[in-house]
Amino acid sequence: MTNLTEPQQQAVDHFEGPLMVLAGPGSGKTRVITHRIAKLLARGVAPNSILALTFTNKAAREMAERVDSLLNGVRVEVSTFHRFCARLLRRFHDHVGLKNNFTILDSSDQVALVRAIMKDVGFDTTTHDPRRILNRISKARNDLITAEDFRMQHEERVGDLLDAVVYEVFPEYERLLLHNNCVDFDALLLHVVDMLSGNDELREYLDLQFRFVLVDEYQDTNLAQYRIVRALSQHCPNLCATGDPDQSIYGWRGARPENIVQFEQDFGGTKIVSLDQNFRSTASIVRCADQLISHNPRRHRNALHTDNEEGPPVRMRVYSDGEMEANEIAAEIAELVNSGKRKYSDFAVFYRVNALSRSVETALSRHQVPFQVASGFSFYERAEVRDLIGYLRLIENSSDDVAFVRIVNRPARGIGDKTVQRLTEYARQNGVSLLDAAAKAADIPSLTARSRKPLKGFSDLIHKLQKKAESGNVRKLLERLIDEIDYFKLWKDENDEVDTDRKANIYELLRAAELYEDAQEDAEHPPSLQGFLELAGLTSEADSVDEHKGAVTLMTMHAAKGLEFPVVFVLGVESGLIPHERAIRDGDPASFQEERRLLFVAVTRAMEELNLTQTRQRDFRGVRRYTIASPFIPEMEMEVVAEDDQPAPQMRQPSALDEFVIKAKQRYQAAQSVPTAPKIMSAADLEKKLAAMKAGSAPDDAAGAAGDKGIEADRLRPASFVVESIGQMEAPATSTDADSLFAAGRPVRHPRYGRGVVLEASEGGSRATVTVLFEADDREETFVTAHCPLQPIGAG
DNA sequence: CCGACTACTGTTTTT
DNA sequence: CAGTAGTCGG
Repeated sequence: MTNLTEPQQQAVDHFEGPLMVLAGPGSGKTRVITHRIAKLLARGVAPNSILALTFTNKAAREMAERVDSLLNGVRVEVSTFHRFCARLLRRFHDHVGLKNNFTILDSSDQVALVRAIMKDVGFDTTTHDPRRILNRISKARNDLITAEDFRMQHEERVGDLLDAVVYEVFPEYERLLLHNNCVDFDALLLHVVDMLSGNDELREYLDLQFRFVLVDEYQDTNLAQYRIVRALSQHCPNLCATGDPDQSIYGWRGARPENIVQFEQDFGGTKIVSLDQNFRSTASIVRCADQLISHNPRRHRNALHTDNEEGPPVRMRVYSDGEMEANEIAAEIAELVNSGKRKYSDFAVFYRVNALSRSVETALSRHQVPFQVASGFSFYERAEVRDLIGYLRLIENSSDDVAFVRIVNRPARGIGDKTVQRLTEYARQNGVSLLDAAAKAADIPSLTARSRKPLKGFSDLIHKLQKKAESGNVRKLLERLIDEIDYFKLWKDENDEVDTDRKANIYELLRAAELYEDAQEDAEHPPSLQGFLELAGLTSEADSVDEHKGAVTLMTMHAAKGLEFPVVFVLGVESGLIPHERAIRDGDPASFQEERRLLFVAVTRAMEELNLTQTRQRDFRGVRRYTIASPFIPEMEMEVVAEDDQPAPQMRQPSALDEFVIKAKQRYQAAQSVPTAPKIMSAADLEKKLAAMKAGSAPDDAAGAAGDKGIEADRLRPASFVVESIGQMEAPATSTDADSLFAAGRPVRHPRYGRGVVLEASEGGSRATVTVLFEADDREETFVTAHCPLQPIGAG
């Protein structure tokens, strides 16, 4: 395609004033953006007054490259939101109370910090998962709810048990971040929002500097990002947003697709261009995708269409289990490549959850097929890498107590928990950082005699390395560091796979430092420790995916957005996976629809061939369970093939499911309006309540369990309602419950599967698992074994 | 204070 | 199943 279509051309030609490009999948969006930038430049707009914002580094890089190839040598600022904010904060740090050398916390540091605060305030970190606390905090912050806002809101009505913890932890978390001269991902954005809203002079300065702002994947912006973009487009409202509400898949992390509507309201006279012609996929794939997404209620989008050829039909294949599924896929890829029909890089395998990648990896290795995994676990998150990064962070930012705690005893140098505790106490009383406190170890009476020397030694080491760091040569600094702490010695076993692996990672880190320095050579900023840390903190594994690497690509459906491959496999199209169990359980139709969009995104990555797969049984957390086909399957026109010798399964009719969603919605809304008590529980009350619940039933199943147990339901917001679930039953949790309520042979009822009989009930710790035989309504001759929330019926 | 062992719990998705 | 928080003996 060399010529632009009419609507594409319109978007490119639009000059000043707000522009919204609604771009369906494969409609040439990136091309429009890059051409538009080129056109702006041709019109005499200075390159440095253009700012393009993306969500991922990969998208940023790609866009920059394409602009560069269109007009070689021209540098336009293309950056991710987070990186852009980091850079602004370096320049204007004093507006928000940071120092210029602030460091970026990674996600496990965030958890560590929350955990530390919880312990400090007196919450038990085993009854409340710090990650969930952090999640809530993050959610609130995404909506620009400050710690004070949160507290005020919760003076007025009771949240659930977690909120009571958040209530205490949230303010402290923010305070400590600032105190440590640290930011987390959210804070990066929030500080910029504060900065721009609190200082109109600065806002206007930046507004005028970035006269033309482009935002990609606009449907994924959260409130903070929206505010930033808007603040930069007041005086010069030349904002161009591209997005697709049908590809909004980040609601869970605060994305607001409604920002699209908001945009039109906030900016008068917005020009709207809609791109609906798909240039990527065959007609059968486009049709399939359109059928799927048309099941979502939509407001202002046209149907997708294409002039491409029909292509082979979309296929759904059914395998007996996950192993077979992975093996057959691997075998097919191997065969198509060996016969010369395809190359490895033509293929991509998508899945809903990272856990599913393993079976495919194993199978591909067995068939000697090269592959790359865009895993959720980033290189920079491996323990050994994070240790070294922790050192670097402390070297750069002496106040980074989180980093200090992480590395002070790694490798072990005789500084245990107790010592760190005493040190923290001292540091707090004297208002100094842990590193400063360590330097003064000799003068701290509470310390034991034998902990003083290693502490002093540690602080001396850091100071020494800080001097070394001034040169800006990160690789040399790293080498010196590794040498000083004799880091390789920790993993010296040549025969141990883990050890060699870790060593390799360390070498890779050294290599990354080298690459960074090379890349910085001709950039405007010289290489620095700060720059390297920023790179490490804001880079994810998905960024390293290279479509032309000559390998099959494995990734989650989320990570797949924005990419395209000739042949796509989508694994595990099963109820509970896609839609994910949690999306079903929370009963909110919005979550269910987001799952549908997610599948839509996955499906529209395929250019020529699309294969969906499903199994009859799948192993999950060590348990083999029967599956149920995804309710999305009957929504699409495709060929269903059973690859084992069983008959193809019958698909559930969507109408029945829709009814379920409607009912769920009603129940969900009913749950929202449950009256709540006026006061938040105190920490002491909370612990009491918890103890009571531990003895009676599990805390999170507030509605059903609490009601049954006579716990005042009005003090707890019912957390979950089950539409259908094939997950494990997580409540009631004591052996008494499991034994008496779910004794073998006991008749039970499930909201969807109807009557069944208990096969066995087992409990371990706070978990009870009940296995029930149901006569499933949609598979007449098969029995489905399900673990699910149940209501005992009849007498015991 | 350290390391080895046990018990328990559960990531859906990510900048 | 697998990763880890927590416990216990040295």
